[in-house]
Amino acid sequence: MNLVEYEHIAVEQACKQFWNAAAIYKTEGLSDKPKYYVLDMFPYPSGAGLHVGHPLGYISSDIVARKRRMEGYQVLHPMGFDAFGLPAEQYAIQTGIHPSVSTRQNIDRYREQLVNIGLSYDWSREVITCQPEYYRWTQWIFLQLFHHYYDTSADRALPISKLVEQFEHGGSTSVHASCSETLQFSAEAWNAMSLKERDDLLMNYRLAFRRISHVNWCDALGTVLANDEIKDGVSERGGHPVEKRPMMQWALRITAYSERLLRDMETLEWSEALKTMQRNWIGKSKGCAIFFDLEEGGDKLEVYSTRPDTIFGASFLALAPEHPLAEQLCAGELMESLMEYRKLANVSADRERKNANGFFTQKYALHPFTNERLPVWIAEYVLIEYGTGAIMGVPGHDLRDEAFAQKFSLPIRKVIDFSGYPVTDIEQKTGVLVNSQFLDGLDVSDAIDRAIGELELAGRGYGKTVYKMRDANFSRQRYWGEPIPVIYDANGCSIPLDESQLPLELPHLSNLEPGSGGKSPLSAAAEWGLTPQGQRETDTMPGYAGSSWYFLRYMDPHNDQSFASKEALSYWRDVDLYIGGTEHAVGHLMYSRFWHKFLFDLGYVPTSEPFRKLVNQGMIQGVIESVFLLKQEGTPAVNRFISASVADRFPAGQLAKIPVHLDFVEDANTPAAHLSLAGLKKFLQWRPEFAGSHFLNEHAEGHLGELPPDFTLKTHSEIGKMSKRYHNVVNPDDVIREYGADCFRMYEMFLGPIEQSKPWDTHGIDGVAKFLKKYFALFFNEEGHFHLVDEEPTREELQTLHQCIKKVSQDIDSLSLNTCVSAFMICVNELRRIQCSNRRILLPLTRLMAPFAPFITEHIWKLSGHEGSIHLSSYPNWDEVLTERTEVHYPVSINGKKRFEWIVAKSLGEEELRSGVLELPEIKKWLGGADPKKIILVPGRMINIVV
RNA sequence: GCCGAAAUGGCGGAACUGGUAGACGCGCUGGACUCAAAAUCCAGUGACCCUAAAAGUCGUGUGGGUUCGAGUCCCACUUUCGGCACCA
Repeated sequence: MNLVEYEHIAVEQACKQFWNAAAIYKTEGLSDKPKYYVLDMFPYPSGAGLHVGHPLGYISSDIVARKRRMEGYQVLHPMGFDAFGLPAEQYAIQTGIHPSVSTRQNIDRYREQLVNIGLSYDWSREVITCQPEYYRWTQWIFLQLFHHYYDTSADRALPISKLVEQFEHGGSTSVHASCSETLQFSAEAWNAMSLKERDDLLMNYRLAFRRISHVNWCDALGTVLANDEIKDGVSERGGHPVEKRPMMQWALRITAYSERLLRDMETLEWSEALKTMQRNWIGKSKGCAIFFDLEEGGDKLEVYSTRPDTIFGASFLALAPEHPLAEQLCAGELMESLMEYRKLANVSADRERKNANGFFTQKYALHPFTNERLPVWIAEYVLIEYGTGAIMGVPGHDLRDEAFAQKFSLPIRKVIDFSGYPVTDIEQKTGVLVNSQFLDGLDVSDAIDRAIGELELAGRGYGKTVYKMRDANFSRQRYWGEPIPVIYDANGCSIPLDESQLPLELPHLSNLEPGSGGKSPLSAAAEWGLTPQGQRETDTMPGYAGSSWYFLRYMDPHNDQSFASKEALSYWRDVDLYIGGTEHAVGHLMYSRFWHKFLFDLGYVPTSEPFRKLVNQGMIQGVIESVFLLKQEGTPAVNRFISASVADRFPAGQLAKIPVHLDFVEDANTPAAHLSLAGLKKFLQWRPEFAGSHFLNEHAEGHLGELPPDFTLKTHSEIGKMSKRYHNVVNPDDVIREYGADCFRMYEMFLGPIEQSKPWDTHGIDGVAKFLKKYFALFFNEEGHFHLVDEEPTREELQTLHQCIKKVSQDIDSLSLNTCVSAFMICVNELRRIQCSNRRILLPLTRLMAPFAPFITEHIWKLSGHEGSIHLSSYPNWDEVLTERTEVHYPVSINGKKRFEWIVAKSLGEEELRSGVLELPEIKKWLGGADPKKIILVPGRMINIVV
């Protein structure tokens, strides 16, 4: 078999050159062919390069793209880079290497790795977000958002000029617009406003607008932190204090689109799990606003509740410490406590504010129906961000209110009778109302409607739907991002740049340290920042700006008249298949849908949703091998490493787990995983700070020189993330060099279903390597010459081939790519067994395999005398008749338990089967003379005899 | 805490709408080739019972249920992994 070796390195080199020179993956312009758009999620080019986990999705989408191409579709299968981002900026601060330089290097490295895997991208369409030709249009979309508002009666975005017209003629009265707060003013008032006042007022409506946001500010680092950069109230880096700080920030009014983002999800072919995640993020809840009069008069207190049915169970009201009315209520001696609570609320992250802490304001509100005096409290667990920042406390039917009431001895009233319903907890939404006047006897859902109706009738409230989703912060105090194309004049009015002034290029800066007072590093670019009209905005756009519309740019990547031409947009429309990881499940997908809907409202794109079908790929995990280091108290004379085999002799708290480089470990990921003396030596060279350490196992202890030659230190194995920090990263380049790209691709697919996470184990790759060798050997005779016979194939050969075509075609369409590889193995094993060298069998098989193994199949295609590329040939079809077997294997069961396999001709009828089966000696034995009660026969499937 | 997904040999996994559990591959065992090894090829490989074969028994996280028949459907639970988190 081994006469001719497949030289993967030379073949892959030649193929890459050929594909490149013939531009076979170039997507032609618009055509009459049906289109198919296969997209991978935009990678951020990190300095570490790709590891074997990344390409899982890329290979899957590439297989689909190649199949569609061979099926005659016009395929768009592009790749590019999300190139702005914090890591490059931090790297620059550490090393002095400018982000533009490191980013370019990282991109080149990524591209080379992707090309090596044989992915069929049209690189002429590459998109890189940090290039001015691209971010010009990111800035352009931002300006469109700035110039539009969301009209709630038209249910779409409209130009802000329309809104201004309405203000001029009727003030705010006839306006239906999404806004930050509901404002009331007359046309006269509007017309009398200064430019600055109008500018401020319009910010209440614009889809891109400025507002004061509370951000996590870390004074020591001089920067704003993300939620996940904070641990236990202090910064993860350095452990410095973090506080909430109000800052003027740009934001996008994504909340205007909440309902459409929710509703349109119904039409998408996304997994239910993913849709649920997005639904939870949007978090729609129906409830109502209720006004409570304060006993002392003055402003009403507005609370929001999703359980207005429990209004007769309310025994107190509670406000967030930050609530604007709190100051008024706490005027005097309580002010000090209020300020303390505000401070407390300020430092603790929202997620930590769950304690039943608070104080009584000494003031009372009046119940809208009973006029009962309800005490008003300030409570830590009430958040200003949600609803109205005030709640009615119903301790009988809300667990947090219950805890609060118990702590402060407030009355707890039950107003729902749960008897007759399975009780889970007091918050459940079933039961019958009691002690509730006009609600008595109603069940919960009717009572909610009735309560809202009565409140509206009494002018004491109104039905209101709220969404958990918040408007998205759009300002970043960073250098490496798109500049925001806005200038502020002397009065502080915002002046958007004109389209003709785009792109607003990012100036070159060498010092990227944060500016003073929470400003972006760009504030140091004085010359750039100062314009005749005023001072430029120095904040930049966040990471998600560039990635929210990149999929549109691929349709027409070099257009300098618009972000993409109308023709290209109407031909390509939307993404047919989008593959990527769950880490983007909420953020990126939500923002992209929002931008897309906005562009749809403006008539720029033909679809209201960008991604028709979406598949989340699982993670490829790595093996983490660690050694145990015994923590020494005081000043340790010597470090002691403990074999995992004796680790249980020491208290777990005394052992530190140190990840060790996977290459040093023998029998990794088995119970026998260990470091031999040679491994220990490598370990000490790698971590010289442990030189002279002692190693201890069940037999011996000592430093390296003292240990017996057969000494082994057992390591601790677990499955986890593949990451630099665990020293377990497997680089695809290394695998490809040893086994070839085809083998790498097929093995990644063979590992398991695409959506599932699974561990990488390089050992298993041998099976795929053997398979490819066997496949290759089919084309060579015993003398080692390429040899195919051109004659009528046998029925057996045809059946083997057509069964494989059917299985693989169907499984690619359902993205079950692991079973495709099995099908190829079965087919090749079978063809080998029957010594097939038939051209009419082996070449269709080769075309079938081309999407999986693009290199070796191209090579065979050339050897068999073809001029063009196999990837531009046609995809094979199957003949159903040829896939069928001529006989049926019936499992015969007695009482559902299989006892015998009966092979009969397919032509046999049902009656013949029924009578025939009882005549079988094997069955007679089981019947023991008795008559069967029943025979269940599923034609072509099975026979079951009930006795 | 809430939401979602999953659990099948030593390992990765297969099994379409309930119908032969363990396809395919890794690993392991034995054999062939070889002076020997590697590579390659052939055979075996869920557990139990048995000298062996045949036959049998048990087996898809746990406990129940529906059904002629359950990995697949229903109920309860356990564990693991993801996501979100005081959403009033």
